[in-house]
Amino acid sequence: MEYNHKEIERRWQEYWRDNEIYKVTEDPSRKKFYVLDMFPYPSGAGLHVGHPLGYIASDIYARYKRQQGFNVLHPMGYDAYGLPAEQYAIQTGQHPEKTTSENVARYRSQLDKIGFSFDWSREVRTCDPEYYKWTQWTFMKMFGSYYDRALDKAMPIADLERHFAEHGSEGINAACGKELSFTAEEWNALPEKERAERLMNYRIAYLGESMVNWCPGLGTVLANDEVSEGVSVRGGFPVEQKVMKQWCLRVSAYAQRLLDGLDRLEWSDSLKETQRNWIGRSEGAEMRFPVAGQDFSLEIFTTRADTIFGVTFMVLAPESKYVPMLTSPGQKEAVGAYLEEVRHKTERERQIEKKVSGVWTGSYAVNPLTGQEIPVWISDYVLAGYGTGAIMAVPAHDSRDYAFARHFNLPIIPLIEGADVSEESFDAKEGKMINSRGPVLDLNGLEVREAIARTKKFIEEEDLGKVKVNYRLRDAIFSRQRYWGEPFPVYYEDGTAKLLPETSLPLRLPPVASYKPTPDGQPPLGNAENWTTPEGFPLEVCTMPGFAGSSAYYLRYMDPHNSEAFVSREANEYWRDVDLYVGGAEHATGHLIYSRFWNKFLHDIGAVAEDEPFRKLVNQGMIQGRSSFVYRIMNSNTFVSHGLRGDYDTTPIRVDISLVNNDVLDTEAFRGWRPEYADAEFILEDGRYVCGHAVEKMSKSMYNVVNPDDIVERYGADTLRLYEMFLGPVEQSKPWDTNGIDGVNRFLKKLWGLFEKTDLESDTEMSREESKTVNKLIKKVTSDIEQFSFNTSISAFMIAVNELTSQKSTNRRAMETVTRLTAPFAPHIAEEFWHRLGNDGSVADAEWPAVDESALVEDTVKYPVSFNGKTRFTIEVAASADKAEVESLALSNPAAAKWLDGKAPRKVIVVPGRIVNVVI
RNA sequence: GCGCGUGUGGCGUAAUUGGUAGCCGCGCCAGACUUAGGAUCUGGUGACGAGAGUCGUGUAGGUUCGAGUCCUAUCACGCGCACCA
Repeated sequence: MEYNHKEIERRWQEYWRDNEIYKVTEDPSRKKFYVLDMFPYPSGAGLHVGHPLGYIASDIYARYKRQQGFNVLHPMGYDAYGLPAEQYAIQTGQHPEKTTSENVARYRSQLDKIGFSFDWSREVRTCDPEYYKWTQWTFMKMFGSYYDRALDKAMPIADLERHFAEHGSEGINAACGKELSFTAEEWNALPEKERAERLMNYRIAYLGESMVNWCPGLGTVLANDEVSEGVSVRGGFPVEQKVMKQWCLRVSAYAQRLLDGLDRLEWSDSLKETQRNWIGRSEGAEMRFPVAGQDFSLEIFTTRADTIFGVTFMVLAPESKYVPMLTSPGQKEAVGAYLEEVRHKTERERQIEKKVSGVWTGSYAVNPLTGQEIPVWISDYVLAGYGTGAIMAVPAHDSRDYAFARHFNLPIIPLIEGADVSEESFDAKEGKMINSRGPVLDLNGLEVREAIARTKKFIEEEDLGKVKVNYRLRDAIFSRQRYWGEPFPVYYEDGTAKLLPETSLPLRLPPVASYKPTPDGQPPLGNAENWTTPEGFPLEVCTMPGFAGSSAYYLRYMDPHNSEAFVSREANEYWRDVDLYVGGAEHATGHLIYSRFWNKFLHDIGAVAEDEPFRKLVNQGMIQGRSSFVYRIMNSNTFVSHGLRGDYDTTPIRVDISLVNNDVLDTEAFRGWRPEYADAEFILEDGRYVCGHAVEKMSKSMYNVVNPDDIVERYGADTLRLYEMFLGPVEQSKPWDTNGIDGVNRFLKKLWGLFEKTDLESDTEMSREESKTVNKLIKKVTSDIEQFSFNTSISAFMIAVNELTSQKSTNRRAMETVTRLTAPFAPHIAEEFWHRLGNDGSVADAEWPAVDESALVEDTVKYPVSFNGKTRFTIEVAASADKAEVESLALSNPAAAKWLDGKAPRKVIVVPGRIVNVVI
């Protein structure tokens, strides 16, 4: 009988569904293993072959772990809030919920065809009220917490309030927007509204005024990772800078823990490095420069405390709070004009221009080490959001300061021996200090490193400032002026934000007449009727961003139907964390940071057991498209084959890849593709029309999208699964190329043929040869799966099947073992074999075979014999032979004489089981 | 600019982790069965050479009995961050 993938796959997919084969329950008597995929956003375009790559890899691993006896949690769900469904709603008036559930249904049917072992009873959707109830709940907990730096964890805000009432701000070490200082008496005398405002300064979810990426095209603010080169990642609309009152999450409070946690994770070095980069820890000093003629100081942050003797001016960010304090009456007009100019520039324009600009404030600061007066300038190359928004400029040793100094003719003092600063600054942190002797501190002759340490110590001792660590990581903006997202459980009373009672959760997303902003510029929820509390207080009209629902979905899978808690203590203590997480590296600075933050917060408040959510992470590569081209001869309707196109003047034209097989064009189908090609003529090579190709992003407009459904239809899910893995290492990006799929399909047919020859009636021992083949396979496949190297394990299968075929094997036991090994990779065909072999239950529960090492022991060992490193011949030696015997057999071999050339060897190296090398 | 990563046949890749470079697959060549092949099976396939053999893992050095693997320099490509003081 032929291998009929359609019938086999339909039969076993039904069997798995009807018998709930992949449903899992908590079972404390068994060890757990949690395998997770990044859940998809169900877009209207459906799945293309790139999406399942990671899912197939994780499915293989999940099935393997299950066969090893682990209780495996392997769920799937949908990241259902997203801009495309909302844009579609704005255009058509169709509720995004409807669009989303249609897309979900399509995704589900596509996924089902590939034969994944997902437990669909645990499916979550972020837009489901039973799910987003807990997103809102977490927000409430964040609103009700502050970050205690001394305890290094989130604590209830009520503790802080109590402290304020008893001791004022004295002794508080909490993460906050700005440092506040007040006494208990002052606090107790404050009106409630004022107290609420001060508490807001400490909450982990807080309402803050911040500079945001405002996208007028989308009518919402965007996170930094949603903006690229000044335009929105989705839609490509221009983005501008704007100050707005927004909900924010105090992610920055967790910067150090997010950094430290990386060391304990099995993630790729490059991904960890990307996160370290994003967190951007830098150690330096915060120093005070007294302002000449005033009674306050300018605070600056620097990592180069050693360069203090080279400070020739100071620079403030245009948005700095110091600007109004330092602008002299004479410079007021100039400063005002500059600020106006900067305000109208978007971040993009500032970046593109890269033009040096700035203005003098009219004030001077005093260098605390030299007493020298130095001018204070304003320039947009200093960022308000980093450090203190003010710097000490050392043009000799900082390229930005250098450019500024050159432009405005400010002095440049070199501080490092041998540094030539006539053309450019010397930024490297190496060399011996010069010109660095003052009345109270002498750095001359020290190495830069020593000088930094020396200065820091001096600053602390003399109380000129303090040693400080700064992070690049900013707080996450948590408001979106959109409809399709989680509503905030927040209302406003007299302009003060307050939480709804927990019992009102979930706060459901209301219907709206229009998905566009209201005429007066309010977000779409402003269109909702009765969007108030029962008492009539207005509810928040912003919604939460996409990452709100995706930050903790892995926890909900543990206990998806619990209406009392996000996840029960029992379920959480059993499943704990994700053992293997598979997904794209593009989430490195978004989802993977937010999730870790979110989890750490939940850990702090005692809601989850583990501090880090994803123990091991594998980033699958991207599958690119492989576009095909035909070559039309200029001014004709004649197309020339790829290899012959050099003889003509041609234009390449993209052709739909469904008309192309192994780079050969189906010319008839091409004529029928477009009316203008109906009478196309072809110049063939070797009787065929060969297309050219290029690797590009997989997209509709390039006619290179491959739908997995088509592959499944033609070759079957098992072939698709094997082929996606066979393409190369999972982590690597590669173009989709169907040219090799026949080889993989051929392997399955051979496997099928091998099974058909198997003698199902007998139960004899395997021959020595069969046993060797089978055990070699077990060993190789087991170690490959552990290392996530699936392409090599598929090669091993091909070798084994070829060997068994040439051994004319009909042995039932051999086939039975091969079936167990095949199950994670090609579950449908394995299930078919499993049942034909007479087993009950699913092959998914078939025990993973162990290696019989004795089958792999060889009687003899072949040694390549090398002379001075070049292999000359091979000897076969009894496996029991020791080094000396191997050596003497090698040297006494007749072939050795030729290479020894009458000389005695200087040295002979024998590596047992490997090689003999004779040094002459 | 800074950081990370990758360079192996015509192509995708592999190499027991320092021990016979090129496994497996595609493609190609030859053959078998065929009226036919976008089917199946068998054999061959890094380059040069008639051959013995020589060369060969981006390039140039180094360490080693032995290097695709380790070290140094350099080039190319890819990714990430980017006025972060």
